[in-house]
Amino acid sequence: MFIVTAALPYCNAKLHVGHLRSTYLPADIYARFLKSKGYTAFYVCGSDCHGTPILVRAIQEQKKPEEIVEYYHNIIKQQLEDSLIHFDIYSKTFNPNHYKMTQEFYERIRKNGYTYKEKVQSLYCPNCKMVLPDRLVRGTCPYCGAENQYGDYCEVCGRTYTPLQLRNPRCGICGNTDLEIKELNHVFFRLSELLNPVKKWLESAKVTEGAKKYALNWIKEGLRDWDISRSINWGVPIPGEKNLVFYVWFDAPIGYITFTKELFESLGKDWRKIWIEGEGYIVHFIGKDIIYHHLIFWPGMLIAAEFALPNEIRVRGFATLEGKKMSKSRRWYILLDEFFSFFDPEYLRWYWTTTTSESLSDGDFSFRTLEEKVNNVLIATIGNFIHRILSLIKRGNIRNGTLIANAISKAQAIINDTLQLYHTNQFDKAAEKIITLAGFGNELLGKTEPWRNLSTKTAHDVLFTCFAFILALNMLIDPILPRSARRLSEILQLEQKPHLSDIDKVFDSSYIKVILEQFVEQGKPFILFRKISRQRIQELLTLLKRRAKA
RNA sequence: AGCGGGGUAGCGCAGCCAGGUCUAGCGCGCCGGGCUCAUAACCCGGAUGUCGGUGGUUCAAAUCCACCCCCCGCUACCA
Repeated sequence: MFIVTAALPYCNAKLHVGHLRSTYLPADIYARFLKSKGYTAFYVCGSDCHGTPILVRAIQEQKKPEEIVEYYHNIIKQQLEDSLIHFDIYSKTFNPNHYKMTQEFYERIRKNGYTYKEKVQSLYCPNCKMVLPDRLVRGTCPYCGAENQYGDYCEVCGRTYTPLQLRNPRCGICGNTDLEIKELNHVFFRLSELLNPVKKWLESAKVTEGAKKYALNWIKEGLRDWDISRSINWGVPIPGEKNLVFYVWFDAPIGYITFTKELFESLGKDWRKIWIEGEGYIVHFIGKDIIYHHLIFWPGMLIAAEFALPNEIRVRGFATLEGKKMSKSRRWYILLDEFFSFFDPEYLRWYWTTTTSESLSDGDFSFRTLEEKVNNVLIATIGNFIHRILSLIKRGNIRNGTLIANAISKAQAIINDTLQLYHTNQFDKAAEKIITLAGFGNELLGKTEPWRNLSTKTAHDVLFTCFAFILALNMLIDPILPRSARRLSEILQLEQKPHLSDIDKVFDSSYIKVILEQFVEQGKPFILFRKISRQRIQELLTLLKRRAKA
């Protein structure tokens, strides 16, 4: 049984096109592939609702954090749905089930002796009545003297320090310079003691190549204990501690467990089988920004709590937009809903699938390439192949034929490769193979030219064989283009979308014949994909550039 | 500064870990021809590269080693 997760979206902003690339899309493709292959698989996700950024935003907008979370949770959920991301559950961490799960998880690691308390000095802003997290203190770097730096890290010289070392500290929210020092109890997680088991797991785990090196290198110098508490009034309360909540990075990944539990309870299944007894196969999809959390902290937490460890962690890089880094402050980005108001979500899915490999490298989103990938590859090769075959079949009233043996064996090889590539998370290469299959069909047509005389045996055999290719394509494109796959099966008059578990039937003549006859009787060729117009691209691009300049 | 990733035709990439099958492939674009069933789509053919630089190992290097240059990213309380 597979549990596929995608990193939890942080609930204080809308998602942009890049979010799909690194995380939600690959996980979706993988989950859809597994299900289509006949495996039991669940795609689990939800909003990450805690942490200081949400609290700060609430303060700035004079709202409650609950309101911010509610607002963005609904938006993000909708955005992902519109991206044709199909979760088996999309929940959120601001949720009694999650509070309970996090606290129970904590109890387990506490009982196992992996926590301790220690006093920590922090800056307090009397004006905001708030203990300030490091990132909410601004001041002068104690080393290089650069002004307006964070409380923990200088962007100019790259050195780290504590907020108490910072010169002329001021509150990052209200600017107050009259800060007090408070000594407070914090809860620490003995991560340092977990160095060896974490390392051992990491070395053997199935993790994206670069990410593993990255994490192993990072722990080479050992691990420090981890402060898992914060003195703010937004988050999961720590049992037995007054005025302390869990640091968001402690509670967020536990969301994977909470959400599995919520889903499983609705299905009458036991979540413990997966997360405690280790009978499932857990795959996390994440962006490269949270490698440490998922490859080090999270396994450490799981080991300390005696929970099951993930089996695979798949990491992908970020997206740039027309060659430039996306940035909120520079207003250079495209939100998912903005893209969808211009173009079909499947075009974005196709774009990222064909341009993204499983690696830490970033990828660019460019409209020129989008046009190319959609118009000249997806449509010209696959869409056009399907359309011309169906048109010829309809016109020639082709109802049967014989499969061309050597063409079939070649197609079978391509299909096997595609399945293998899906399985190993190489979706870009899987898409390439799918293109190859359609290309091979086109080649066959070019050589045999069945349109010259549709009543010949060759014409019948070629079209019969190509029709089998279309059935295969219908199954193969489904994980990437689920909506088009559905539409294609409707065109073919199939009662339901075919599954990859039935892929062998595709080359069974009697099976093909039934579907072919059905199609010739009742179906008609239909344009599956519409081309992207250059004018629409221009319009959206103009919009983005105008916003960036404003 | 340290660490990670990367530098291969106009653009995007594969190959490198297990050196020869690479007189370096693929997609898009480009040029020429064909076809007309098809969404001006499709088929066939072609051109374009000192594989970041220098040196080394080897019978043989895009692939291994050393040094250097350039780009991107990260560096535990920002998710």
